[in-house]
Amino acid sequence: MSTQPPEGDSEEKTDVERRNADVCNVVGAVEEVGSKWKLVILNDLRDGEKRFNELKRSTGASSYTLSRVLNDLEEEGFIDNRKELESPVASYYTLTEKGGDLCPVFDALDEWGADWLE
Amino acid sequence: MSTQPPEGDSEEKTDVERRNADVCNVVGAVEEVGSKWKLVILNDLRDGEKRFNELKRSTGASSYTLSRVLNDLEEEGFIDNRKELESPVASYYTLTEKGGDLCPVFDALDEWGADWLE
DNA sequence: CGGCATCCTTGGAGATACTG
DNA sequence: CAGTATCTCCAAGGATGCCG
Repeated sequence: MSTQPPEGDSEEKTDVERRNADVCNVVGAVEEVGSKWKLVILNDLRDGEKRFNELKRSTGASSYTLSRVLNDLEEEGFIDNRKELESPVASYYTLTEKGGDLCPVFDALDEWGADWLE
Repeated sequence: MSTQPPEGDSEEKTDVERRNADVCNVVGAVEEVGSKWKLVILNDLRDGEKRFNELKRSTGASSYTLSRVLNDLEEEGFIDNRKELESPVASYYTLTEKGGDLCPVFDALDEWGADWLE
């Protein structure tokens, strides 16, 4: 909710951005999920539900970064967060439909990487 | 080559190891083209050959940023640069095969954007 | 275990000005 | 037109510490 420190959202669209949006929405998509950590985390959640420290280990993100990006992703509707407040608190993250619909993007990236990264 | 997890691997691997192998391509791809301007410019070049100021207008990048990203992209083999040194000098940029192979990624992003950005 | 607060470093990127 | 050179600003993100 209160993500004040590193928040720099600008809702205003420039003419250029609007014009590009008319042509295609690649730019819009890039603006929303075009950051490294968002992509890495979302891609990681394709396997299914994961917990905070699990994501921390598998992505290599710091607690701070992971926490912030997860909050952003949740606010933007890419992931859901289920919390269990019992003894050792547990927090589980899953992809929403919006997030899951990015799978074709990851598949395409994966395929491209298979051809050009080895 | 199929990029699906190599099933039938009875060897014991940790989740992290399996995940890293599994995810490596996506992460690697994100590391290479995961920045906003790279994606925007490459996507813009899908239309075909474009000149410097043309890209500047259509992407909205500053001369400085555009120049640097174009240099990077050329060094990394994503684009080609053809120069005409006649009267008004002209510089044309096109996608290489490596860059063009990213089209499925842009298509996937475009499709996702069509569903979730409006 | 999950995750927020603080400090601090780096580089991404805009504005501006200048060359060939 | 096609860049390059600075200067500058700010967000991203690592490290560390603390707390429920």
